Amino acid sequence: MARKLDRSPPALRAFSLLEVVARADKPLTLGQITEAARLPKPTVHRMIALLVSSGLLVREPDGRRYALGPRLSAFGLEVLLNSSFRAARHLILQALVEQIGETCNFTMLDGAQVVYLDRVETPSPLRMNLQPGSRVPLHCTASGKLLLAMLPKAKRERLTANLPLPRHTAKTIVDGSRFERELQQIRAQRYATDDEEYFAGLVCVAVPVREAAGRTCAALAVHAPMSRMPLARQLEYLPALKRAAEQMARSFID
Amino acid sequence: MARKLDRSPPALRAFSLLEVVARADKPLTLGQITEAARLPKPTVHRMIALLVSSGLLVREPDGRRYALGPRLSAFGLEVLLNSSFRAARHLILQALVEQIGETCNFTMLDGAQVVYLDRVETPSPLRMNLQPGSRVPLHCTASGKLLLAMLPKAKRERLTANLPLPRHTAKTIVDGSRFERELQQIRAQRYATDDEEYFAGLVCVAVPVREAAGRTCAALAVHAPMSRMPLARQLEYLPALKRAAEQMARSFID
DNA sequence: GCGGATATTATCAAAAAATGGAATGAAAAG
DNA sequence: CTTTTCATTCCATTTTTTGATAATATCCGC
Repeated sequence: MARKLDRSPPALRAFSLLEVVARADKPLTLGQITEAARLPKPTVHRMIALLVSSGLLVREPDGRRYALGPRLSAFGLEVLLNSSFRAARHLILQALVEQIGETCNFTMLDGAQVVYLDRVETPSPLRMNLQPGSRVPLHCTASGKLLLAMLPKAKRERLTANLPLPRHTAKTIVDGSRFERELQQIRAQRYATDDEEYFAGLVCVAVPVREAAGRTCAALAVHAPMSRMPLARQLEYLPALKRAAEQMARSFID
Repeated sequence: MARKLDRSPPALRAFSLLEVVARADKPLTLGQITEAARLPKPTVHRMIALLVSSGLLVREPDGRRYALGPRLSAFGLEVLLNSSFRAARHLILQALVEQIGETCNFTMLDGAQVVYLDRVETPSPLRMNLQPGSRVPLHCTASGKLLLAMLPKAKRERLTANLPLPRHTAKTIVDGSRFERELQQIRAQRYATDDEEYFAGLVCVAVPVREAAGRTCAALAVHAPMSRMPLARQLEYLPALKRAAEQMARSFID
């Protein structure tokens, strides 16, 4: 087996290790990292120890695996919130808002919450005020339910197992099995709605943004006071939303 | 102005530079990065060039500013898509705190100390303030004694052999043989308590988190001011703690 | 407990990279 | 055209890193 050594400066090597761990969908053992990074064992061991000591990685409690650390999570979010990436996506959002006339949001899963990466607000003075970076619950928002529904089964179950379903409005889904059915339906129809489940009078539709591999990595959502645009009217914009979502997906690749 | 130089290995320095650029909401000039990173100018220049050549950063068209590169965008995405383990455990803690009403901690052994992996605090304003990542002694905490007690004999004896037992309160166990008996009892009863042994007025109960093979790899602990919840009342929650510990254990398997 | 994997620590001399003060260059500002 | 500011290059020195090898330790299933 041709063991081609990665010959790059340590700074880059270290980053490659982080990428290896980030790409994996479970925590990795040292051996696995060594193999993926094509570096000698002692070297990787030394580097991993360094990364752990600086909070970028953490050892799993099982003592043999390594996962992303809190410092990396914070970093990842900052990267995605960073304006240089926002630029392209912001334009897509703007065009969408222009067409629909209501506030549109670009969101991702962050832990067990939805985080707003970007948004463009309706010109109308009556509107929700949420800044990029703010978080909302999973169980009573269109984005949240959508992102949860589209997750691979293992991850999804890990999250739903202990997800509290606190009531926010009369229409919030607070029953576990009802929630499961809702997710199932969302998975089937490829979009999610929020029918006044978070704020009374506020309705919302979300569609998935799927990256190359087909994984849903983010969501695009429109929301509006139902007095101005009831759910039925919002659903008419599904094709427009989906088109914008595809453009978004492309913006991840470039 | 004391120009404190950042003296860390290059791998970490490089990452700090990325953090600096990610935190900024506009592209930064080399001078700005230099200042924020507290590093000499040529050093930063060289490193930035390296990061640019590897696609982590890009030069803005204006030629003087640097922004996040596409490789970082992809990385940030992976990081956020990866957070489900941490999130799932956090949810378990949250549910537990909701039930008990007092701060709960998820801890493991790190060398001869206990390290906090995660915690959810009581809503009550009177509470200990400890961040995830902080460390506490083994001999006077419920988690510490528990993790020690459940260790395989060989390892345990190696640790206890040279473990100092400094006094923290009147109730701290400072006698070696008394400590041995305590560990023995903990092993028998499968949980540990801290009855004001670390901080006067603070009591604590810990149960083991055991992975598939039955090995104890982490601990789940509740703590509270004894004025609000004396040990006896905390012990009533043992079943709840054990249930949560089992869920934690399940988060290791897949 | 036993044996085969895996992980950690140690060694160490060669090789590579980082270092940072100073000098130089380039570009914007006045 | 001069000044100022910032970016880039130079380079001799110092510091890390490197990675083959190997000894230990630890873990796993049996």
